[in-house]
Amino acid sequence: MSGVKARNDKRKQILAAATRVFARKGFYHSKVSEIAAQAGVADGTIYLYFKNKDDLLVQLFEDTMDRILSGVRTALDGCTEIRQKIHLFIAHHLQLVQSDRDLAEIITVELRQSHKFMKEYANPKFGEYLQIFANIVQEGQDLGVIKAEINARVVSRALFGALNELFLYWLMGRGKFTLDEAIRNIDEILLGGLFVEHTSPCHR
Amino acid sequence: MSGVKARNDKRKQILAAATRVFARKGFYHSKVSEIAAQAGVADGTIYLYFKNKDDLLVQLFEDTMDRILSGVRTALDGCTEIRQKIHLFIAHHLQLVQSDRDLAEIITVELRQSHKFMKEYANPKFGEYLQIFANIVQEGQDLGVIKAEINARVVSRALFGALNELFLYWLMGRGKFTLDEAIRNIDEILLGGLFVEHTSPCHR
Amino acid sequence: MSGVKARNDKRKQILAAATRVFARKGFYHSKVSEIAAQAGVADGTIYLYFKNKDDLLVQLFEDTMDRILSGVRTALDGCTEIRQKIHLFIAHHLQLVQSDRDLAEIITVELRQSHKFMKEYANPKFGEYLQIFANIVQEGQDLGVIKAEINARVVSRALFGALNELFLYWLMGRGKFTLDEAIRNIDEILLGGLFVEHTSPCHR
Amino acid sequence: MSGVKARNDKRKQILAAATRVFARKGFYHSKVSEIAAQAGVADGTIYLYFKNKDDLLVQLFEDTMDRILSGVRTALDGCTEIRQKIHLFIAHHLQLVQSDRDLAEIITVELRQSHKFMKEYANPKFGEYLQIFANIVQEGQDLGVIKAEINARVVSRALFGALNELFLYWLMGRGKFTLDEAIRNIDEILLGGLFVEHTSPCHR
DNA sequence: GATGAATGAGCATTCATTCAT
DNA sequence: TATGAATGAATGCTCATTCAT
Repeated sequence: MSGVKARNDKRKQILAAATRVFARKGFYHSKVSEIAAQAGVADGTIYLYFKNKDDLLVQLFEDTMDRILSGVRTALDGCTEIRQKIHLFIAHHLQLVQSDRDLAEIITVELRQSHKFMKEYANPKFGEYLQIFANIVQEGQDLGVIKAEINARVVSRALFGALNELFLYWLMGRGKFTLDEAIRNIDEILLGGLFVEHTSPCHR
Repeated sequence: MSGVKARNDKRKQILAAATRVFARKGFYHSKVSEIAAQAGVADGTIYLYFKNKDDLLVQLFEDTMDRILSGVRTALDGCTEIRQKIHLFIAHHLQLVQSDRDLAEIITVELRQSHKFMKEYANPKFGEYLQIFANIVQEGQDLGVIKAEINARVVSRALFGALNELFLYWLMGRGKFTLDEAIRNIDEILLGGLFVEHTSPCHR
Repeated sequence: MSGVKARNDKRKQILAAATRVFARKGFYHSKVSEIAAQAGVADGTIYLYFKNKDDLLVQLFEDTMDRILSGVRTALDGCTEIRQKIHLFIAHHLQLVQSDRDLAEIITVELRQSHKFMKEYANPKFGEYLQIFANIVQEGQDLGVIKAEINARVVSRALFGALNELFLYWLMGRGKFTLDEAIRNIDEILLGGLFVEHTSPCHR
Repeated sequence: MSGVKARNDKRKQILAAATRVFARKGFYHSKVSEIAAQAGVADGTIYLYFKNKDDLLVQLFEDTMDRILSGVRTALDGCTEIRQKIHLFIAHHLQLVQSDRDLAEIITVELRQSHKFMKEYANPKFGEYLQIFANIVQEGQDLGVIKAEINARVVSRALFGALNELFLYWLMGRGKFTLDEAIRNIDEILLGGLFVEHTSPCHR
């Protein structure tokens, strides 16, 4: 048992080191030897736990998605109101990236680097994550609360892109706004659109 | 005159080749010699027009932004209605990326790769592009058409992220939707939010 | 222990290969890959022991100077007579360059190539070597054996230049003389000048 | 006629530029394009006057040697006394290198760089230069003024090496002596050796 | 399992030289 | 003659990966 635990510890150590290094230097400018040094292991040791440098990024991503998935499920647990669910999903996402910047930067920026990931890597866990939001939307549509003409998958993608970009902007310190303000804005738009008045039947 | 023209032609040739190669292989997996071969010039010739490989990406981006900026300005020219302006901006963006996939992929994916670009490269033209949308929102707020509590910069960033992500999704062929459908969805949400009913005074 | 020894062995192997290659082709025409091949190691291995190609030359020089310094000190050890010391210094120098032509050629010719060496590299060990001769001259002056109007540093530089040039001439096979003959000539001149008669008081 | 003159002017311009650049950067770090720029001509123009970069150094050297040879011959012209001739030769050499440092640096340092020069280039004019000194020594021997056991060629080589090294030392600013002091020291030694007393017959 | 010395494929960049104008 | 844009061969160095210990 302790062997398995020790193995897991070392794997975590390496992933933690990789997170730090990838976030600071970017995937292509990170050296395996630097990750090894940061993790306090020999270069060769990394290859006992990971197939190669790419695998380090894949596993980093999958581990993270696991945590994110269980986190968002817990957050949504017990919530029944659709509007509330949507708010929680958004808030959870931004709190998440805020709580671990290194990790967030990798998910947001570095992951797009390797063609392995964007073109060859199917990325089922990311799909699962988006599906959670899509399911909320679908549920809302089934309940008649959300407009039927909305495509749930399109909206979840769009939402993810919006949140991601906002985080990136905030991360670079160029966006002069808080993530709380970002949440409020996104909530507001999803709730009632951009405009003050709308051509709803009640107006006539 | 022909010297200047020839010079410009060769520069364009190289940028076109770089676009193709970067889009297919990704920046870090693209070899300068392959770009040179594609452009029909010698390796060394590239360095007569560009400082280095990175510069190729920067100039590619700047050239493209110039075209995008003038394109969107032309598209918006003569349009006065705020809702219409917003629609045009969105439609223009998606038509643009649709019309040149290689270019779009670079702008969307590859540009985020180099730390040079994301961390050190200030990227004023991209800011200008977003500012166009932010200005429309601001104008709408001044006219009282758009909600005052919306932060124009946050919304323009979020919109860009949403459009970008949708394009990426569509590009990978995994999104089973057309870009037209994407436009409709985004329009719809911005116009009236996600929900069928809203807590507008008229309903009670 | 064996690790340290192995490390030292490999370093020596590489330096020996570098000596051979530099001597035959000259520093600027020597390829790192050729040195690696001669040393029976991979190209990259060289960079585990040396910072870069220049460093190879610097360390080659410093290692050699260490050996030369201890050699000449040993040779002079126990010798008290000034004339004898001077003779030993000269003889030692020429025997040295004669015993390892490759090394001698590098010290003599190649070292002057890189501006790093001539302009930026302070070269303290070479100074130490010359100082040994300067000290002998100084000692002779203190004892009243050597002319007081002689500048010890000027003479040691001049002597070094003379010996060096003679070696070079001999090396190229154009000088039709032996190094022994060279020693005799230099000795003779230092001892009593070029001329048969001198304006010494005893002549009148 | 003017064509020939113009041609000669441009050739001189280029050689002057090469002198400056070679002296400052060293032969291998000098770029043909920089020499062209300094000379105010196009890169290609250099190849109308010189076979290649090496040829630039060869011709630079040969032109210089021509001037040096006629200079030293003029200096010695009319002088009959052997001791005086030797003094003049030495003084002329050091005045020469002092008067044009760039040129002197090339002759002294850069010329040794290219294996072309040291190993393949016979360098007859340099031999001629040394021969002038050797002839003086020979003449002295024939007159019975200079020791018969001296090898004239060895001595002239040695003298050249000594003067060269002194100049180099002085050039680098590390030798805290004037070239005049250097001349006095060399003169003194050649005249009467290093030592105060010698085992000349008169002493017993 | 762990190490880290050794490997060697891979590649951006330089620059002497050419040649069409 | 003169130009200078174009060439493309040449090479130092990096770093992911391996494997003997």
